[in-house]
Amino acid sequence: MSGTGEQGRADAPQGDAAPRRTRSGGPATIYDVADLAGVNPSTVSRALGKPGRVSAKTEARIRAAAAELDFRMNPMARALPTGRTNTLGLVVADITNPMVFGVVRGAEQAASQAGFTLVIAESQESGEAEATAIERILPGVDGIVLATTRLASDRISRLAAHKPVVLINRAVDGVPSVLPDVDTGVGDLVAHLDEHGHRTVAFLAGPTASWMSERRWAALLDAAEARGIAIVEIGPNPPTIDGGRAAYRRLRASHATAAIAYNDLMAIGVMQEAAAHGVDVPGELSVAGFDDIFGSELIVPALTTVRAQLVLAGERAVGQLLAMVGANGHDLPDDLLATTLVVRGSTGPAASA
Amino acid sequence: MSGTGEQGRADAPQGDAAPRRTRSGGPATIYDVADLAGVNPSTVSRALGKPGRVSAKTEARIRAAAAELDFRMNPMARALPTGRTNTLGLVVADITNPMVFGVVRGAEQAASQAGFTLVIAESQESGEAEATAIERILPGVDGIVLATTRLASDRISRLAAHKPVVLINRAVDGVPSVLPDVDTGVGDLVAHLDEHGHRTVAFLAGPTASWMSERRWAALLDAAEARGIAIVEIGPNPPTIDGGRAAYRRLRASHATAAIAYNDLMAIGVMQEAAAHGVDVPGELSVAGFDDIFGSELIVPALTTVRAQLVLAGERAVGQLLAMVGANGHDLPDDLLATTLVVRGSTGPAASA
DNA sequence: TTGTAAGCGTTATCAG
DNA sequence: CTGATAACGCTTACAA
Repeated sequence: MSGTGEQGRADAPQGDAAPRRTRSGGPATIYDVADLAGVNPSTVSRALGKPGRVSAKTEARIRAAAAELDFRMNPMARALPTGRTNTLGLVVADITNPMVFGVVRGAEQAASQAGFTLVIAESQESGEAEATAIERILPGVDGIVLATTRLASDRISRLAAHKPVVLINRAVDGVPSVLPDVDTGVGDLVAHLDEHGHRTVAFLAGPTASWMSERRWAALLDAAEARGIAIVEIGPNPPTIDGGRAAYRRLRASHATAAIAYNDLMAIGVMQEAAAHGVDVPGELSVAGFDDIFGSELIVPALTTVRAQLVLAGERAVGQLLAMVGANGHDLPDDLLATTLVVRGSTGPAASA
Repeated sequence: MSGTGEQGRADAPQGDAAPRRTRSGGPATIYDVADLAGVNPSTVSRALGKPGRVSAKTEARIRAAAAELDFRMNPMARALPTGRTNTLGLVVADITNPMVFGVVRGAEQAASQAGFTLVIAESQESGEAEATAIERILPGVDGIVLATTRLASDRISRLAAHKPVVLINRAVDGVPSVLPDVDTGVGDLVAHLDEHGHRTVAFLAGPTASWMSERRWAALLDAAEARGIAIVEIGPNPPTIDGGRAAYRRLRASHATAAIAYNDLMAIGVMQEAAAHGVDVPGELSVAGFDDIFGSELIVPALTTVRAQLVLAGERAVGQLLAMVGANGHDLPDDLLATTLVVRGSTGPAASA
């Protein structure tokens, strides 16, 4: 006999069809199946692993036995010899940020479709917490998707040297990533504002550690300069509704006629604060955001925003990862994800100064 | 030498401080640590497992060696002899439903705080897909939280006979669950409507398989009857914005002056459709929902709703689970989660018929 | 095609 | 307090 393994709560009646005659009372193993089928355990392993490695007759017998015993392979036991866990990790900064929903859904779908399990960890917008979370899930996964990382580039590189890593909305040398075509959306947005007579706009930046905030700002700067529009950066700010509200005063002080927030959450905060101050949007102030999250078209006026393909991003990221761990055959497009300007009610003609 | 284990991508320079002198080039094992510390592997296991099972001196030596080798315990290897994976599963119907965000966050926090990993699976509102998802993650977890299950009670019972299971928003005999105090919130809501002169209200039900929809309807029926208010149930409907929109026509046909939707998403759908038909809310129709999701106070008019404590629900559910797998000492309160009526702009005086 | 046996990294029993 | 050693359930050369 061995050590522990007291997982056999074989009290409750089995209910359906699971006659259970396993050695230890616990879940059936390939040994039990092998006994029942009259073959060697290794044959069971082969039959249930890759098809065709065993004769049709025996395979049928084995499958029947497995079904009768309600056998399911123990993933931990399988992971030990192979080193592959069939599990992927997804790390996000804030799981209640609607922006991540799409990513999570896309990732979960792609993963489960490939027979992989997805473990998710939240970093609460803190680099340290993120490092800890990664540390914790790392040994149990075959690869990791970092969706909104606040980690320094060198830490990411170091991580990527050990395990397959795919980044979303973040570029680090030598590490594969899924990125949106920021320039197009931003170009359209700035053109839209320009056409409506805005000559001075403000960008409400996100957190310092947000690569994407940098990137959006850079694109904005290019586009604004090209059109001779004055632009200022206000921030950094927390990428939340409250972050947007808190930045409102500085925004107004800048006398910008249009505000572009790092994300929709912040844009919503700005709009709420404007409403609280009796400032009409878009009459006295135009507001735009990024991502097009759930809620952006609910608010009044509905938010003009640069839509990102979040579900696709999640899908592609795990697709990449699966390819890196050698788990699929798909060809992965590596082009940037298209970005679209969605014009709604929160932007309009510049207030006459 | 053994079979596979080609996880050693020992090319990229180690970066920081990880002098790596492991046997196989791969991650360090307790054997490597034992070698370096000059002790037996079993001693390393003891030292790193529970404290105090080994002399202070050797423990220090072992910890130093472990640190130098950048050793982290392989959870798979550990799970094999113990049968415990230190992983919990969370199954949700629809991960993009804002209602689940809170649950996921609460669950993730409670889990990671206890050193557990959370794997999440989505069932896409389908009982079969849910069964498959559970099947897939089951062998790798110590217990499961079913957050918005569409499974039949007997399947849940059968599941619970094998692994610890905790339900959220669903009661099944013999299976622990985290439930809200529906009656209080519903009572307040109906009183609120009554005070505003509503004599006939409609309930827009959720999916057939939703226990919570049943439960809310039952509470509504009680409260309405007690006040002599006429009430009708319309449905079943998909628990989404579109589900709410689709139910709009039948709602109006009922001539109810107030609509109570199974959840906020549906309520939002109703409001959107009302707006599309030029029907004023709450002037011509009062609308209320359940949960108080993100977005409910963004929409105009803001939604009156019965708020649920979703984060707390997630926390309690994994708290329960941890207790069941013997992983903590907390005392778990098992009272119902308080529910609060949040009155906002979407409800008002009944339209004079 | 199938059986044999070694090994994956850790824990736990049993001596010493 | 610590060292051997046998599991845990599965995969995979290697033989037969």
